Amino acid sequence: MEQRLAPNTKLSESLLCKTFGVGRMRIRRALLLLSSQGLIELQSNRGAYVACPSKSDANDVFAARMLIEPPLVRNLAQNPDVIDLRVLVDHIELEDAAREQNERTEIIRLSGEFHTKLAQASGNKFIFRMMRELVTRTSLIVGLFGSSEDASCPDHEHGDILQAIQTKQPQKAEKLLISHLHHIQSGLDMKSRTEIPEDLEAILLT
Amino acid sequence: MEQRLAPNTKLSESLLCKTFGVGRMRIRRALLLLSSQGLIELQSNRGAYVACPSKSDANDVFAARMLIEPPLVRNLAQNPDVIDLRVLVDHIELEDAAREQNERTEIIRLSGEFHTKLAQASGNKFIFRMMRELVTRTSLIVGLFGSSEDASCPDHEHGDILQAIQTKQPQKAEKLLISHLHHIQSGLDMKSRTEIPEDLEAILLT
DNA sequence: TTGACATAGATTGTTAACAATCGTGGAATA
DNA sequence: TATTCCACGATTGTTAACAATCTATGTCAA
Repeated sequence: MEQRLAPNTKLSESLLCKTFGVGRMRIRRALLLLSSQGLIELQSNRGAYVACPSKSDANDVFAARMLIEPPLVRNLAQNPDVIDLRVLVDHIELEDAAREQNERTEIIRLSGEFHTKLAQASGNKFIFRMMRELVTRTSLIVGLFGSSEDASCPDHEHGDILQAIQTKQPQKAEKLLISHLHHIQSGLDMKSRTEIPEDLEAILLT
Repeated sequence: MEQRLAPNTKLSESLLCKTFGVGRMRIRRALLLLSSQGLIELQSNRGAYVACPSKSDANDVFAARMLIEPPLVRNLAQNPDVIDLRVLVDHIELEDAAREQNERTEIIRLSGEFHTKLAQASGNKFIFRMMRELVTRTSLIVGLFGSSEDASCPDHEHGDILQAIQTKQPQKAEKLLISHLHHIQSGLDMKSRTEIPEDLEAILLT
């Protein structure tokens, strides 16, 4: 979620056991769950590797988000009274604070979390779950194909969307979100630069 | 998926081991995955139970489907050339055949599978996965709240939707699908009749 | 020098025994 | 008779040893 682990990084059981001070069973459970969410890939007798989405995967993820998020945001803006906007307002503040202090991983995490919280605000458990999966996948994709600059830092766009929701402007909110997603997607260059996995243990312990 | 296991049925590890002739590890892996999909619930130190969706869950599932499926079908109908309609056509035939021979579990399974295949036809891996989860959940819900009659047997509605797609009528297809979902949902009476779990082992082996 | 092969080490997959927890039934008491 | 407590059995959770598989290194031959 924070793009600290590069795709194709091997996650060996023994290392994870040592790092987290946990038995192998726990690790294997966790790996199985992560693989069921598509964040890692379990290769038989070879181990677990951080998922490396293809270009086709990337397109599919954005297509799926384009299908779900616009009507979702529209619905939110249609009756913003019943939902808890406070969480979202607070979140925007957190994002701003992280941006000011230039905390890269924090910015990335919060940037994705905004969309998750948007889905959570709908009050629909399943939409929330779906969104969470799509957002984490998006994070992987941006880490892989993203232009290293501010691709994941859409500045004030999140705030604008929230404002449109608060002021009951469904169409504007939907439009803003669509262009926001397009922004993110067009920021990708689709040249799968296979970055070399790094030290690891230190990364995990951060 | 075939509604052969009633909600709240306990799935004990030892029984599953004996029934399928498999070690406990495999069973536990399977149970963990099923729980991650929300089909069963893992209670700590108590075991696995077939999920028992609440009314709120039921509403959420249908709301999520209402959000996703209409635009999905619309997209399919907009350019039905690029997709493989043959699979869907064959499927309708299977449904008809099962209905003729009155094979209850088969009808239920195929009835859900139609929607899954609709999502598969989109070619989008993630939409397919989301749809599959929603459909299986719907199956549980219909089994719980469904009027025991033909709630899950919408007769020719699937065929109509497919035809609208084939003849490039996006709006009609979308409209048909919406009313189809409403049909299913309105067929529920929302009185959580907690049916008593049955013999089990025999059911599993079928 | 390169290629194939074999062996050794490391890693994952599986099994079985052990520990911990929970539900049930019975006994004792009010 | 009803209720509480204790103990037993059953079931789940965990651990550790074992088996199977893969990767890598080194040797031998062409």
